[in-house]
Amino acid sequence: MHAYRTHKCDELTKEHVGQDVRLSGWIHRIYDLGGVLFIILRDTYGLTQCLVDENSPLLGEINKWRVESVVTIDGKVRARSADTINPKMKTGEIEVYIANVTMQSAAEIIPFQVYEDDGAGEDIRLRYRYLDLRRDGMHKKIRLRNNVISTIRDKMWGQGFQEFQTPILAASSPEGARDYLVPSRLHPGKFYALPQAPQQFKQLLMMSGFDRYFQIAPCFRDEDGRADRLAEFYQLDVEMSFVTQDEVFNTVQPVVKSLFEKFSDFTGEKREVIWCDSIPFKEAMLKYGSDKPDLRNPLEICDVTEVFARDDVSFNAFKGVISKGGVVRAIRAPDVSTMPRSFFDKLNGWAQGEGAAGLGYILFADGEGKGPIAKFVPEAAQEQIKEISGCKDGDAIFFICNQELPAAKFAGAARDAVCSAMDEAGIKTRETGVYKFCWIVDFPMYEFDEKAQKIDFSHNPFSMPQGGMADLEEKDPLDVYAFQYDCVCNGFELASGAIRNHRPEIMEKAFGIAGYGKDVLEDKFGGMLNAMRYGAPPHGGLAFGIDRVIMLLADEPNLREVYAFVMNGQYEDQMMQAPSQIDEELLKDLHIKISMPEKV
RNA sequence: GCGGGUGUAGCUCAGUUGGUUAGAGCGCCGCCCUGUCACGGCGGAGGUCGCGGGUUCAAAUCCCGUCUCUCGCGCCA
Repeated sequence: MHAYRTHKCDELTKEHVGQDVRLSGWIHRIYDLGGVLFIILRDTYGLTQCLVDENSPLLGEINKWRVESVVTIDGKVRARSADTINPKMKTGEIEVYIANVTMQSAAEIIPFQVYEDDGAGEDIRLRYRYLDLRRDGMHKKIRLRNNVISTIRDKMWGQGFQEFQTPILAASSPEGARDYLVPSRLHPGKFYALPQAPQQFKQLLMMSGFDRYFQIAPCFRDEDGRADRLAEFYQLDVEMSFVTQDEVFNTVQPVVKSLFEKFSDFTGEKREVIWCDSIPFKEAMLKYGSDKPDLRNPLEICDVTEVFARDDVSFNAFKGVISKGGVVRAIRAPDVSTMPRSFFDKLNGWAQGEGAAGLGYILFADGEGKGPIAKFVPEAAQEQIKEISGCKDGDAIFFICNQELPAAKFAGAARDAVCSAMDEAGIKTRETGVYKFCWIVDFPMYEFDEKAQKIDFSHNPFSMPQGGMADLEEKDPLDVYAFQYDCVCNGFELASGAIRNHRPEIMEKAFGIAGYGKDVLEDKFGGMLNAMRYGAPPHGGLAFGIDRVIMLLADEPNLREVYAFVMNGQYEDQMMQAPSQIDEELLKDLHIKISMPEKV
């Protein structure tokens, strides 16, 4: 007989009745009824009920065992009597009468329960992650992750891509997020950087003549955390040669769509996968107030600046902002005019909590406009608002006034808040049970950096400007678009990518416009720039945040739920103690001295 | 760096206008129990009320400071 098991904990059925079997696993639950004692034994496959009764000399020993101990049980499979069959268990028709037991590893008292989700806080779950991971829900999510990654590999190879590996000890890049640095012992005073993404390496692979690259790539960024951000995370990194933007979409979209369709019933509810039309960045910012709109929310934003600029409108709070170049954005909320005053007060309170003066609105009911600011907007102007926004009797419209970018962003947040408020008030507004995808396209190449008072890249500096060199030379830089795109799903940015700039002279020009001289370009990106000078194919690609994909499929609110081992929001690992202080000797080897910040 | 929330038993939480012995469920320990599968019954142990200071006859409760975790802003090409 095998040393540990003849069967797994989900295998035994009526067909095995009478057989001598050996099972190993964790003690899931113990029911001690005095003269009879049940042990529910668990492995990753399932549960099996084992028992002893007072005829067994083992009863006195087993009743001292604690849950989560690992044991090996020998016994005979018995059919359960009709009245003791448990239809909720796969093995519920049988039980194992224990003949012999071996305690493999006794468990101390556990800090939280494994058999149920007892609501233990995240900090303690992470500190005892190996216990947390034993729970059924976590087991399922980690297996989902593994299955998603396996499926991605299958589908990408199926599309003619090959999987590459790129350096982890890489060079620091001046753009983007802060780098995690690794000191070099052999080169005192010098550092490697962990890659924020294998961006340059994958482009270099294209220049090396490999046509289709992908990688499940670890990425590292030293910025503050969020529910959907981690210090280290994984991307499905993709790059292709001799392709247009549409070809990238047409190649990747079926992979992602079928991936989601394959796993979209993970939560038990089958979700629809809908790929919506692409949205230009500018339109997304106007209509949704975000470059990652949640298209399940049907509310749209419109611009009503011209209405509040009219001479017959006397709402001075907005007029003052408009005169300084500001805009007024509006969100139509259908069929809310019968909502109680508290509905609007709550949204107003939300806006104030966000740092705004409030959230002005007009109600259209009984053929007239009502609400606090309606009296400043005469009927003709109200008609114009209706025309622009599509408002009709019974609707309300909310207003946001500010300079263009903050107005767009705040309108986006308000669009979400209004939608949630309507859902809470019982007016079902946000769609559920669906993954709504779209591509956001036509990102601007540059933006005006208010802080530095200069023009800078708005996204990826390696993107190809849509008009090539001609656009860079002739157009206002702020009017130049890039072949740059994001893939958005349910309000999350799942992927970002671009057709790259493979022409060194265009690259020089592009960086020049952003104020970076040739010397800076050579210094920071000399390796790749040189590669471009020896024959670079037109190429492009993108990178999907795999963790976010899994988070959406698992319907979890944060990324930590879909990683086996993960750091907390402060990017600390309380289980393994990272980061930690390092021995003086080790630092000496690296020629590093710690200079702590002064505490005030 | 900033803002919101949070912190009471091993875990999840309750705790009134400040009031004398800080509670509950689960878990743990002991005893009882032959059909449980959220077993049941009786009994018990377990607390620096995050930490420090202050107000008060009296503080889990009020005030000040500080720390933790968490959500968001900044940041994340």
